[in-house]
Amino acid sequence: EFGVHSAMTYFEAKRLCPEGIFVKPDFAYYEMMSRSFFSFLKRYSLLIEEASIDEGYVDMTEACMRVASPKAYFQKIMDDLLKEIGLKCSIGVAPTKFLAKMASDMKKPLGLTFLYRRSLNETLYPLPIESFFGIGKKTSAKLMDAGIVTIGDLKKKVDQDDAEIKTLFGKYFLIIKEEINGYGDDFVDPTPYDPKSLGHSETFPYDTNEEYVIKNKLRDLSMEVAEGVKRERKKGKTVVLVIKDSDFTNHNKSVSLQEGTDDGEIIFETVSKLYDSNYLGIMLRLVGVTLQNLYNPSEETVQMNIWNFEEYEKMDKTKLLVNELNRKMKKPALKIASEVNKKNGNR
DNA sequence: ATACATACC
DNA sequence: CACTGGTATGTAT
Repeated sequence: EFGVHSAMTYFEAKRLCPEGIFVKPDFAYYEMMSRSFFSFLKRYSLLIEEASIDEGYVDMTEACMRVASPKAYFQKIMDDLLKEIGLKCSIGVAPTKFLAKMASDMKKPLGLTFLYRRSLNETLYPLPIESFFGIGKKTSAKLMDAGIVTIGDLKKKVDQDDAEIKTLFGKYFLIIKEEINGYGDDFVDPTPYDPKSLGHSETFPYDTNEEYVIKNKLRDLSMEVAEGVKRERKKGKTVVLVIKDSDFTNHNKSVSLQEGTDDGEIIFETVSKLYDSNYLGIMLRLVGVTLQNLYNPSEETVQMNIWNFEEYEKMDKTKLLVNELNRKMKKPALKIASEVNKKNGNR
């Protein structure tokens, strides 16, 4: 009625509909509902991959073999989720995660879509290129310039190993070639979320170059980042100062520490120096602090010295061998099998 | 190691 | 001209 839609900022929506009721976001509530949602899914399969706060991939191979009508079964799951938890969802069923994601986006909300390899000509290939999961605004604009309008157009080019398309996609090319033909990644990875970076940023109410305003914000953000990594029981080696200037241009300055940290003071002092030496006096719209290269301190490889020699003698021989190899390779290339349990962790 | 671009929710 | 905040990953240097 007023032209307000999803993904619109508060300010735009307020301008279009000043009398609207505006509700503050409540991330803790979303996380609570997210946990309910994933617990609900566990009834149907234990093989679940949390793709985001409100999306997941579930391997339903077994469940489907048990039931007479998979369609009715999935419909009941959707109905039950609404009845019991009060959440509306859409379900896509397909032989790969990519096709399932594409299927789930075809009808929503409360849509149930099955996608079959044999019918991709009629279902997937007519869709506009920008609906391809993984191809965003920038890439679809480039593809449109090359005359590629639909997913089917892209399939044709990709199957011909078109040189232009190959360079555009880089190392994604082969993945896209598989996905677009209905093959590729069909393994649901249930390992828990394991962040590799963690940060916070905030837009100022007005652009500012006042040092005390900016430093105060950097201090607060640094403390929040420190809290976050401590909650994850991690440390991080690289501190990043994120800024957006008054032209909406983003800049990053980062520095890697000798030792990983989870200490707010150290993070603040580090971004503070980065700010002093790069942006002093410049009008800023946003500042942010991010900690990258997160790792579990317990898995830190130890450089042997005379002080830990005695402990070293007592340690498990296999662990020592792994640690030694990793130290020599300057990165944790190997792990004890029992410690390999976190998604995307160093393997 | 650093800087930046792109994509997603 | 322009949406924000958070994270992942690829490319270039």
